[in-house]
Amino acid sequence: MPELPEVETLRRALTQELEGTKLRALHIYEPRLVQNASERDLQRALVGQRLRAIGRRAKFLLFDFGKYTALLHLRMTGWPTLSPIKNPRFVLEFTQNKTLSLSDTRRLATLHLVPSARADELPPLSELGIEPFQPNYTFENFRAILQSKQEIKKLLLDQRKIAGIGNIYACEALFASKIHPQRRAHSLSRSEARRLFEQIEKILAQAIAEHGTSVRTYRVLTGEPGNFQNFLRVYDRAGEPCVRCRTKIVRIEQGGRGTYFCPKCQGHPHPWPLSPRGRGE
DNA sequence: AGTATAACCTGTCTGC
DNA sequence: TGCAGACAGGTTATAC
Repeated sequence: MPELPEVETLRRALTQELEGTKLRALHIYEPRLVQNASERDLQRALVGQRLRAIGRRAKFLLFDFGKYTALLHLRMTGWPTLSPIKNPRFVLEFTQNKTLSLSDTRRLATLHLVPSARADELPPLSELGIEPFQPNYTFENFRAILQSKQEIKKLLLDQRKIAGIGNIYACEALFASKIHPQRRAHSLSRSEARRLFEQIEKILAQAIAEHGTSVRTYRVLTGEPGNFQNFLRVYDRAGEPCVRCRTKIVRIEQGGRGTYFCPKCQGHPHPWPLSPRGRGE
């Protein structure tokens, strides 16, 4: 469920509540959760350690316990909460009477244990591409990624190329940039690429300011919904009139994911009608 | 390299 | 009410 803004919202709330406490106990109830260690490995590495900081890399939450860091990916339905819940996938007991539980209906969430000093060099973080708001998110790097035959929407979802964007914000950024989701990435003009590059950060920043998007199951740590669903212009709006031109928003499928867009404002999948003599721009 | 499909899971909503 | 089918904010393995 969560993309970069939702994970960042959770990170800030978790930091407020947990930073500086010590881990007293750790229980894993979902065997598939932990990808590269056993429950005992985790306990030996983390129990008794102080939670130094809670960071974020793309859609991963990073629980830094000093020597080791636990990487939590929420996938579709993962949701950390400080309240008691039924069927938690893990329970972390901290000092100051704080308990962190993971709710995850679809059981797709993952947890990795890595040495903190080398976290960025090891999978899964080493696989991630450039990331909005990081120093490597430059227009030059962004344009290099666009040198691909991939449809632009699919490329935006490829975490190895650009990390942190998911289905909602990919649709919204393309709408804001007036780019058709089926355009081949390399066919974007320099000015189109520039618009998209800027709209991605602008929309993600707005979404963070609004505490993320609650369409279905995502909730802020407290259980409150976010607010950005009130600002969505195409996502989940198939059949509704476009806010710019009143044309009906269309839903198509790309790579097994729903894509929402305005067939008028966002132009044609091929920027120029195929003429006998090649491409424009 | 790109594409397409299925797989991992379970819940919710829609339409008949 | 029941039931089938579509769909869901994500990623990955596999086969062409």
